[in-house]
Amino acid sequence: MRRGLLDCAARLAAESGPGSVTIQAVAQAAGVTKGGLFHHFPNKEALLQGLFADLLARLDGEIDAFMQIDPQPHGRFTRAYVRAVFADRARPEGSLWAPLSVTMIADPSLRGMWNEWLADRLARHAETDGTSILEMARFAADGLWLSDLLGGDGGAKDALLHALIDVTKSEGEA
Amino acid sequence: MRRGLLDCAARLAAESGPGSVTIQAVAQAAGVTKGGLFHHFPNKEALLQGLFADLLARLDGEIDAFMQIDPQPHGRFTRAYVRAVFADRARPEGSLWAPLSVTMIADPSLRGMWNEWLADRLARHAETDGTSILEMARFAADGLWLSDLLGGDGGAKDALLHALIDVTKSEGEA
DNA sequence: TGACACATACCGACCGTCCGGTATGTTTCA
DNA sequence: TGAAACATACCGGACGGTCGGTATGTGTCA
Repeated sequence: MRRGLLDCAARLAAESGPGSVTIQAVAQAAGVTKGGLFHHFPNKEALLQGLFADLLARLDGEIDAFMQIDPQPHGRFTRAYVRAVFADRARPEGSLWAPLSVTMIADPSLRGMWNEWLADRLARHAETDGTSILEMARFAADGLWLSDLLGGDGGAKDALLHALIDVTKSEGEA
Repeated sequence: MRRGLLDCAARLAAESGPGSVTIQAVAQAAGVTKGGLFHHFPNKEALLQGLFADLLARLDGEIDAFMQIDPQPHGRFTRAYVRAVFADRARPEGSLWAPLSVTMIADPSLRGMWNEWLADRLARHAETDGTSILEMARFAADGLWLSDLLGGDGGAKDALLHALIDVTKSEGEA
């Protein structure tokens, strides 16, 4: 049931925008009443945190998968991060992140989850991904993601992807 | 009066977050009642659009100023864009964009204004700022800006700024 | 010059809606 | 029979927006 509620909330966010993720709507979509929902989540924040935790876990796994098939140590995490962003935007059903992210940006507790996740991974890969160049590449991926979120041109970004991956492979400076 | 309302709305957003920009709060801050506010703005969207248009004009001017003191044609707009982002985040009173942007990301009409502004400037500087490398640099600036918005580490980013400016000066590929 | 018509700027009360949350039943099942 | 898993009914509050009304000009014309 808990799973069902989270799935319905995710579907709702994806289909009707972040504003439509209300307690009532989620409950109804899951075939439950509000009372039922509040039995599983103490409040709305907990539900959003559950949603976001799912998404973070997914991203975590995806990045790990990309890292495992990458032979070069230097910039391994950054490359995986960039590839995950591009993989997400290429999804035919639309980005999984888009709707929730709008909520995330506005909600301090979700922002905290994101910052913790990122800080943790950066600490784990400080040896291989600590340079400014790599930071730039990750920021560029974030920027692209933001552009998609804002409805930017949406043109082909193959050249950008290659430029980013290229940049992560030069071990030039500290 | 119209100006006063916009200024109060901006101040309110900067001081108490984007969620605090309600019709009543803005009216009260400006020493006016809701009825008075609605005399100057037909609805809330118009007020937000007015706010955002101000901000875009400001950014426009700042970028033009940066461009005028830049001797090298190639990547001139991108460098100015990057510098404007860094200048904004260095502001002691906090970023002008931060609070409004959260609203912008959620509001389709404001997103449209941003997209139009960007598309226009990109078209005007297609000759000098059309390469993938420069696009990457701009995206990286956006990513940094987003990171600030999310409350990222906030460490010194001097190295990143230099790396970005450096990258815009290499006229390597198309 | 003074009276009338009219527009602008603003007030303040009110409405409908929606949302998160609570308090209290009712069913189901071990 | 008793606790978990729900349903039902309701509350309080905020928010965007509307509406009738008022005070203060401002132009017009006799």
